[in-house]
Amino acid sequence: MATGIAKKKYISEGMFRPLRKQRYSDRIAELIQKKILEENLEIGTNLPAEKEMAREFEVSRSVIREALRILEISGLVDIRKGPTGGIFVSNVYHEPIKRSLNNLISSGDITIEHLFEARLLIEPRIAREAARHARKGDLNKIRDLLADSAAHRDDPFHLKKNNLKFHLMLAKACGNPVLAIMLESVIELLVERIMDFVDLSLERYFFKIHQNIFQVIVDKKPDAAERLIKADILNVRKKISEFQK
Amino acid sequence: MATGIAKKKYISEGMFRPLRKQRYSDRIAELIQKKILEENLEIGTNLPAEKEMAREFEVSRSVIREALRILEISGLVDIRKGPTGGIFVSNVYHEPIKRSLNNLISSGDITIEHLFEARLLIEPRIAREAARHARKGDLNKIRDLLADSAAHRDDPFHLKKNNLKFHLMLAKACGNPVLAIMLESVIELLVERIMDFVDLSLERYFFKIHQNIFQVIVDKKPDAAERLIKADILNVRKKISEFQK
DNA sequence: ATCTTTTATAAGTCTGACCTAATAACCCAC
DNA sequence: GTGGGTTATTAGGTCAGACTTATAAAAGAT
Repeated sequence: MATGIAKKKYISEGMFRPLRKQRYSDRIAELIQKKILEENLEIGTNLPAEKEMAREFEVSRSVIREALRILEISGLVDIRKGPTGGIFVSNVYHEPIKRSLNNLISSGDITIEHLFEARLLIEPRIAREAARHARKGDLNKIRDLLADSAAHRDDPFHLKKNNLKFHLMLAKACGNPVLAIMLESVIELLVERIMDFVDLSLERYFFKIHQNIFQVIVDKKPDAAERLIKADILNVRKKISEFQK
Repeated sequence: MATGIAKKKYISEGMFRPLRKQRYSDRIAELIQKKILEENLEIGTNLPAEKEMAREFEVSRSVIREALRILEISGLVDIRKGPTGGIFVSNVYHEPIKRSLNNLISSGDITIEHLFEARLLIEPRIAREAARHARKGDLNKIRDLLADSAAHRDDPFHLKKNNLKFHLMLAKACGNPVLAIMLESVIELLVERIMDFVDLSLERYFFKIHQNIFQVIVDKKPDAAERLIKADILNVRKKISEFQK
């Protein structure tokens, strides 16, 4: 705040980047990331091994390894040991978000209720958008999923897993990856936190509802889709709170 | 899918965690993270140095360093060199989210428009909630910010920075950190992407609007807050698209 | 054919040395 | 005293190379 004689103070604090000397590991992580993203490398593509990267970049293996920790935690690569092992392109963009939200839970800053609130805001909109302009391919995938659920209507675990998948696939079908990634994170967190019990009849009930929701989406009825999803979520929330009593 | 004689197939794929042998670096990162989050260590707290951690955990420095890369990229610690340097508790939970979304942009999967859409969904709700139950402390901070803007109404950079801050502080005031963290990520990304020009009169105009928004929030008028914020965002979007022509 | 053992591979870990940036303290000139 | 230029110290950053461990596939035994 002490600026002395300030006549044309066009430069104020925070207008420039830190520009601190970056570590090799940071810069190399960035380079590899660029390679993956800008060349749109397919998931599963095998990148050079640690040793080779070290040779190519002309740095020590430690630097490469630190860079790999960064990329791994960012959900960009997947690393496996042994023969057939190596460094593979991944990309689970929602993992870091999940982790961040999880941290907030650990530190007691957010509650399950906050997650539900977020979900109640985002998911109805997603259902609406899906009903408006979901692509054929996405719809077919959901159709297959529901068919699979029908075929496994006696396996509570399978049904439960598919019911979760339904919401995730709906998110992907909405056309806005930003909303999709956010919703995925929230839903997966909710599931991890509260879904450690299984009830066949309940899962069958949800499955039934999902069929209805799918139908109105296929029929391009945004309002109905929004309403049904909202009811579905509220329903889950109610069931949870009952269960936790 | 080959299950052989399946009678009571209660266990289906994906019901158990991978349980792969974790690296030391992963486990240590987790331990440090737990320490930070569960003990609610204050931001800025100085953790033991690399060498000391290596001694305490009885692993090599490389392991500690890899763990630190993980924590750093997760926004949990901040590392500085030199004397007065060391490892400090941070926590910028929205950084990883920003990075993830940024990755999606790099890979061409999302556009600025997707970000605006997300913002248009989340921020009006945030304004509404802020109007309903923002705490005195948060409101006072915003009031101070606006006062600061008024005091620097001739400095376009300062004004611009404060106008951004207004939205971020509003997010914090809404009472739901999940929505706050998501909105912060989206807004900061938008700003980085599109706000590389400065126009004093425009910033003054936004400042004026922010004053109005703040007023209706103080007056606890959720509907008005929601409406005004929405208009503000649409306004920004329009200005942007005009500028890019 | 099926099970077990070997073996090759690539990541994981360790050691201990040395390099470098950032700061504080010191010193000297003015 | 004030300013500016050493110098020392501190703690992270990098390196090299040896060694360990997990894993899958190939070779061998039943």
